[in-house]
Amino acid sequence: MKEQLTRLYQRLYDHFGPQRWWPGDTPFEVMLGAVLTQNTNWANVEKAIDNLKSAGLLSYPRLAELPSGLLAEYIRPAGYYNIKAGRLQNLFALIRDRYEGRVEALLAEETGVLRQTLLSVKGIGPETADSIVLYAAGRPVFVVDAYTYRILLRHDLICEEAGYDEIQELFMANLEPDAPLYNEFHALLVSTGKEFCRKSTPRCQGCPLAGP
DNA sequence: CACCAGGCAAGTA
DNA sequence: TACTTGCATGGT
Repeated sequence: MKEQLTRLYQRLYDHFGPQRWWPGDTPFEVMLGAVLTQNTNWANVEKAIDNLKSAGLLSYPRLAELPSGLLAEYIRPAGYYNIKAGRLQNLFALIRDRYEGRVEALLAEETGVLRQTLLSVKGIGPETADSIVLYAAGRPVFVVDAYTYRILLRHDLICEEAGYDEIQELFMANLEPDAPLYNEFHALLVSTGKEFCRKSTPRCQGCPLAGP
């Protein structure tokens, strides 16, 4: 399995080249994007983030001071805006109540603690938590998403019933703990998914993974 | 028009 | 425990 994952990575990298993720300038912006992109096209998330950026609200605690109704209006293009406004405020409350309002203090926690702490926030599940741990804190934790599942399934590397933790373990048990590698690998899987492995695409037509 | 997008939590039985 | 449903905009 180690060989297959390594070969998979090589093929994707050769085809797509470096991805330079996460698309965001600061750890705070990464955390924001991680919540906003839940089941949502990234183009819509960008509109939401641009709204906040234009209003000069793309920082903590500026954003945390916004009433939830107003926050919801700014992030409206990202969809589920009422739900997501609440989820963001849950995250802001964690930073305020347990980290003296310092984002860096939260991100400085030991990796396992950081992940569990994020998971304790209502509205942050495994993918959102791991995205923050990897892309905002730079720790070697593999991010699993719908594309990862679909691609691995279609190439018979996992079974249909495979869950998040199981898939994550597949990568982490077979690859060295390497944040830049995990960063690039996940980003490449998303690029591959967008182009070749959408839900409605029954087979990966023209997929760079095809062949021996 | 239908379908989908870088999930998650709450409700039901 | 194991399904199902709600949340919502914007692009194809």
